[in-house]
Amino acid sequence: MKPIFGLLDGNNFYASCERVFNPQLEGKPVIVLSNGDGCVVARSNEAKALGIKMGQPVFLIKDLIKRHKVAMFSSNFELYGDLSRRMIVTCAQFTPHIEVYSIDEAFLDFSDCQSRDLTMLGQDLKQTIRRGLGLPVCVGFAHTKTLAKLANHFAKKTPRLNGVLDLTVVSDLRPYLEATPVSEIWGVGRQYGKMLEYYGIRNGWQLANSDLSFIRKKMTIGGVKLVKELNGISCFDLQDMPEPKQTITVSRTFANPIDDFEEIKKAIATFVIAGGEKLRKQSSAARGLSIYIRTNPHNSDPKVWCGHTVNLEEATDYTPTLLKAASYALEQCYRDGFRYRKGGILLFDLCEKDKIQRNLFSPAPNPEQSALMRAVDMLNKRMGKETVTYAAKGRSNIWQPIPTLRSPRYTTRWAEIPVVKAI
DNA sequence: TCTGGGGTCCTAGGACCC
DNA sequence: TCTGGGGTCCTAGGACCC
Repeated sequence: MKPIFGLLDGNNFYASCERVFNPQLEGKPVIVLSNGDGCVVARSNEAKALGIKMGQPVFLIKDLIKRHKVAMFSSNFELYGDLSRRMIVTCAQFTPHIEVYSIDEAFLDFSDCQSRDLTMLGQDLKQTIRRGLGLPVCVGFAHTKTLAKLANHFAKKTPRLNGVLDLTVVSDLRPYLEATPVSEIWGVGRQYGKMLEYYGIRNGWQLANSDLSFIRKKMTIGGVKLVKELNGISCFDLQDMPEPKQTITVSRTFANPIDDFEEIKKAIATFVIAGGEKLRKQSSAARGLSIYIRTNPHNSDPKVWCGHTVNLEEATDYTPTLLKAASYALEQCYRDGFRYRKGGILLFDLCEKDKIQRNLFSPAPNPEQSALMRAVDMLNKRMGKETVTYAAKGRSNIWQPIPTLRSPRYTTRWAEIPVVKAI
């Protein structure tokens, strides 16, 4: 019995989230910007039709935006994250086996539905999400994840399919594969795409029928699995239970270049605090911490990158210890006299919190530290972000961009809940 | 003037061990 | 003086994904 994978994908997810509470935007071009409003990270179909590209710097398309009255939003991750969570909850009505692949995508296991009409099932799922959340989605079904991706791709771009395509009932996949440029296959990026084209492999069908030893040599084992998946042999399983992350990073571009050590220190502290929260959320502890800062690589400023890594004696999830290490690291690598534009931290060498390898000479673990972290995390969860925080991050943060174009966080803040007015 | 953020996997090569 | 084979661990770098 072959497995059956469904891939559910939100259409233009961030842009669609903006429309949920702002229906006047239906049919109009909408774009969502990156942190700091620097570049475009999501586009409605109308915006795509205007030629606005993913990742395009906003300043390059200012005229276009003005001329076509493109609705423009700062990113509102609280809203998108919450709607994404609700989308997954809705999927759970259809199958308990869900792999949350990204904020707008999930793989669903329907192997138990061998004899069901999957097209109808997909339509039901799609309409349930549309009715319940106001979000448009597409669903693709196939016997492998890679083909489910492909099915979703066609479901999205072929109006006749009405958002759902079941490839498990298609006996000849050739037309679908042949119509797909090789670099649009999941797992083939720009570099591999160029290489394959050089060798005459231009579409999915040619890739599916290419020589495995050649693929092994050029694209390593991952490429071999990819080709098998295109031939209907499943190599990538559904990952129900997400593994804890092996590294945690937090980084940001600053609103303006900063040449002040104290301000940079506050920014780094803010990243460490956020990283510590992520760490504890997955019940991990970190043995390694790196920090870095860099200047703007896009302008004529001198290209400077400074970083430093600290290996802690013992893995920890205690934010004050991480803050101390980060502060030390920054002092080690900071170079005076440059305008830094971005900074970040990396937590690595993670282990499970309750399996920390202890040092013979280290003092006994302090239960008060764990209790303190638990209390802080709980307060911030229940009473709102930063109800309790650390002095190290400072009170004013000149590095933090102000999201002037952000829509209200309708579903996660009482003060921003939508108001219905009687006329 | 103005260009995002956060991850994963795989391999090659060097150091080191027996 | 010359000569072998097998293994592990670590890191850097390159590819990919959203």
